[in-house]
Amino acid sequence: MRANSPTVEDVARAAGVSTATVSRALNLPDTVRPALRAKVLAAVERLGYVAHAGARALSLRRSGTVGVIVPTVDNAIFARGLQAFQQRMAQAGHLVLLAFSDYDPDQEAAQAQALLARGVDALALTGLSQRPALLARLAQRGLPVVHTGSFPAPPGAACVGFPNRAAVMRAAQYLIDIGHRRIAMLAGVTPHNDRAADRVTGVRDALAAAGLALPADRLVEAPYTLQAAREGMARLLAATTPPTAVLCGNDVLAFGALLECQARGIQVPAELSVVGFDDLDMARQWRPALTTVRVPTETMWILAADYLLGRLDGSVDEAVQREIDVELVVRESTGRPPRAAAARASAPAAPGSAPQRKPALPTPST
Amino acid sequence: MRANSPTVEDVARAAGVSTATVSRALNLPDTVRPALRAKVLAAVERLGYVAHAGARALSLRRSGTVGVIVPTVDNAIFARGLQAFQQRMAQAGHLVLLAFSDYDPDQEAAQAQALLARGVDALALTGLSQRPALLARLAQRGLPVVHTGSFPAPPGAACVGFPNRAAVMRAAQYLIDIGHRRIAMLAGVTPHNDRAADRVTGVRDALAAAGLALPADRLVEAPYTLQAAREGMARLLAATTPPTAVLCGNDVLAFGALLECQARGIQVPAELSVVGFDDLDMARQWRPALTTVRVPTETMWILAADYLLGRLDGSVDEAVQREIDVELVVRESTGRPPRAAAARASAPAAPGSAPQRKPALPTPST
DNA sequence: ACTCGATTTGTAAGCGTTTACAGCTCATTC
DNA sequence: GAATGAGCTGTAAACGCTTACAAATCGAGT
Repeated sequence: MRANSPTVEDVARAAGVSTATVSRALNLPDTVRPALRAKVLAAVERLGYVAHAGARALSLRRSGTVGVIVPTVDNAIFARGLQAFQQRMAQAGHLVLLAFSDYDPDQEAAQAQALLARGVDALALTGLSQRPALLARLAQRGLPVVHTGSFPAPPGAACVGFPNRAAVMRAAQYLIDIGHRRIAMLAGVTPHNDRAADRVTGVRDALAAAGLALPADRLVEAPYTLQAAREGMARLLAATTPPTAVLCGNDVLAFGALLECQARGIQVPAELSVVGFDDLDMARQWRPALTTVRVPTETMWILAADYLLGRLDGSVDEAVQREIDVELVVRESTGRPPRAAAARASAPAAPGSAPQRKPALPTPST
Repeated sequence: MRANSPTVEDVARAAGVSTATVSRALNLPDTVRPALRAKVLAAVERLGYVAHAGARALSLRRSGTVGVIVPTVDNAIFARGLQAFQQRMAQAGHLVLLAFSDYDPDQEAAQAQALLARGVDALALTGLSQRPALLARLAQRGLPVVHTGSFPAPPGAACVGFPNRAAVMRAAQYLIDIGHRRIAMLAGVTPHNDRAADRVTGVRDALAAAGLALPADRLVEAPYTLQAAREGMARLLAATTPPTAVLCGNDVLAFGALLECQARGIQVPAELSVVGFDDLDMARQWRPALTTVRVPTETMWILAADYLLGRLDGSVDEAVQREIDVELVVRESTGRPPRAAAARASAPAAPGSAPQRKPALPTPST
């Protein structure tokens, strides 16, 4: 492989100095006189010397490498986050070892183990659904770890994220406010996914607070693919009393829902409202533009990177839980329920507490 | 960091054996008697021992790590490829160090340098537009390298890809065959991107072969974003004699083009045909479903991984250039040019060599 | 010119693994 | 029962880098 890579010794010989001086010229340039430093750097350049990372890690007791595990990068939300994270880390001189969990805690644990063995200095994880055994091992090792996309995290854990339940409740409340009563949810797969589960809880709780229910035939879980989303949407539409609005676990599911509507000739939002979650690029461009919850993914991952960097350079010395703001972005895919549906909507269980006023429709934003 | 991680010495002491035996029990289990092996493994388990990767890399002279540089992961085509690559490597016991070039050869060289310094055993790159200095350094170090997405590569280089020019020529020829004469290209940014450049060449050559030209106002370059694509498309449509068909540098550009058409009320394919490149998931789901060139990305990256693994385990000992098949997938976004346009289409320069027959429209596939 | 202190440089000891080599054990054979 | 050799195990030497400590050098003050 690195068959004949020059070593620090080769450089020292070539520059006529000791290995210590070479190392210092490279790592603490100020501590070596300019004349010598120049000779060393010239030799380095001439030989194409690059310090052996393994030896360096061995000596320094850190690898200059951080690990990140995301479920997949097929979903643009993780792709963007991962990219932002990598760039922040690269900028700070750290390389990123990448692994995927595929939404499976066992695979996640296995990958994390591999990253650990490879000596990552820190680790970024997605969500909170890790195997306890994994978290225990990480804690035991004292490895800086951050969880992204969820907030809050259990005591002692660090996270950068937002409360998924509350975020989706806001979206649900908006649908309720504009008059929807038959609201369905096209959710992600909830087992082993705290975020997907919290979003379902959010819908359920918001509906319950308005005296509404989320019966079994108004809740479908689907993997995050367009095809699965369309099939899930088809199931929701097949209910005896179909919903007038569908909250989706993320934008991919929402796009699938919109495609299914398009295929069936269902007008959105005239006949049916659709809400997404994430605010991917495509959400703004789609026609009808998607009403969704905007998540500042790049910011989130950059903050996660900053936290880890802080732990690494000692400027941060305890777990921090950071909440980032998400907001509902109302666009064109939502509107008042159709007349007929509104007419035969069952009255809320607690009429007094759920006023029937129909607020003015918010104007679509960009 | 790894404050109190147990070392091989700790394990040896705990198991009452030498460090050599511990190492052997872990790496060459067959060479140590079952009784001892069990004691060692028990100690390993009890202490939670994990070999220090740096020390291992130092001793073994390889890191168990491979690098990959893609332009971005924002484009689903790279996201999928990267994921397939990582999974294949993980399966083979190698971890993946990730870096992005952002379509910039300087950044690519810098990132590659960082990966090199981190001691990757092999490197996967995108395309052929690397800085010569970088390629020289890689060659000098004897690092196994593979280029993906392009074919062929210069002599001595390894690649897994396809001829972009020929692939796009097939698509252009299809448009010509069904009667289009005013064909435009919405290209990617060609400087520093051999694939984007080859695709432009492909269109130009196919048109030239049919006696058609690609005037300046029928060629627009745009970054791979929906927004930029829409703006580029707007420019193409603003030409004095607008095109009847637009070939796009990739599917993202094609989606942008379709969105712009939708915004302007232009019927696709009745008034305008649009062709993409890559065949993302969304291409099949979109309405009208996108005619595009299917690239088996996962396969491509897995083959690239396999090549590198072959170099690493010695089963392959020279650069291999591998061509993968791409095919035109005709769906709903293309059709015959509108009557009016066909009528006033300028006759081909070489009428004899470019027969005017209009072949039957291929039926849309999945 | 000489001393002293500050700065720069060199020597050598780790850092945690793997593995060549030597030494040991133990079953087998004469 | 001793010799033989196969199979295990242990000792110690790398692997390439950083850095504590010691040594050398330099500049300035007397």
